[in-house]
Amino acid sequence: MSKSETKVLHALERVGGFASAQELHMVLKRNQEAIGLTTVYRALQSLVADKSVDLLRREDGEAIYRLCGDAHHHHLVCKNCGKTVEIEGGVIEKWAQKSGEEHGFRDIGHTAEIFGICSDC
Amino acid sequence: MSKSETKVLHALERVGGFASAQELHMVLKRNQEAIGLTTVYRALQSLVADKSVDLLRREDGEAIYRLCGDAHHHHLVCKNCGKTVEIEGGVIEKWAQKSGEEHGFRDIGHTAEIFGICSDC
DNA sequence: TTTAATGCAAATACTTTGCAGGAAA
DNA sequence: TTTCCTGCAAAGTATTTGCATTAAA
Repeated sequence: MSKSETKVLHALERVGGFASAQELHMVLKRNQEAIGLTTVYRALQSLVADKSVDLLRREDGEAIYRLCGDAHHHHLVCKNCGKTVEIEGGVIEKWAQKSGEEHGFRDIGHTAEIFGICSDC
Repeated sequence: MSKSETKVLHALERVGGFASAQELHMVLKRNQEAIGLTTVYRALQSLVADKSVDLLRREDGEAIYRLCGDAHHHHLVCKNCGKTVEIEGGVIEKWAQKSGEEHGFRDIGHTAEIFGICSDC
């Protein structure tokens, strides 16, 4: 893990929730940990590839990131405030596997996300 | 409803699913229905405001639109050749609705996609 | 020395806005 | 006329890439 990836992870811990690349860059700048915006983007790309962070989208399409455990799960996201709940998705795993097999696919993966307006909004 | 909004709605019907503003613009161009890209964007903005079309996001953040109330389906996509099969997703609808309600969400929607390697690859 | 990491500036892609000409009321 | 609609070109924003420099191994 490169030095910049560590810095970005640390920044993500500090904000403790969602943050865009631009926001993380600002956080790092404010804390003497100045690194280039390009490097923040590249660090985030690796971290997503490593499945160390989750990549989601804000309503306006901007990418937002956050720390993520290894367990595969799905998200229920509030379209308004971004509040996120991790969801158990056993049904989905089975559905994806079964649908893929029925059509002769192998090496089957899937994505699924639920969105709506949470009770506070 | 303006003339361009009608054209865009018509194009959405023709593609029968999701389409980005850029794709809709191309579809319209190919069919002599040439209208400017700006106008497509503006028509889509009104249609979303009117709740005539849904606005979602692709994984890369590009905005995609679909007719509201369109019976929607999911896709099974081959990672290698791009072959796509439309999948019945009744299970998912229920799962999404139920999971959302359990956490007090309303106005619930979802996205789901399956990918893998098809039998020809 | 050889490789990988960094960051600036430029490029890219999607989307919005300014503005002027044209259509409709 | 007055207002709305259209679309080109320019601006805006998030993200990626080219490339030369620097740090690390």
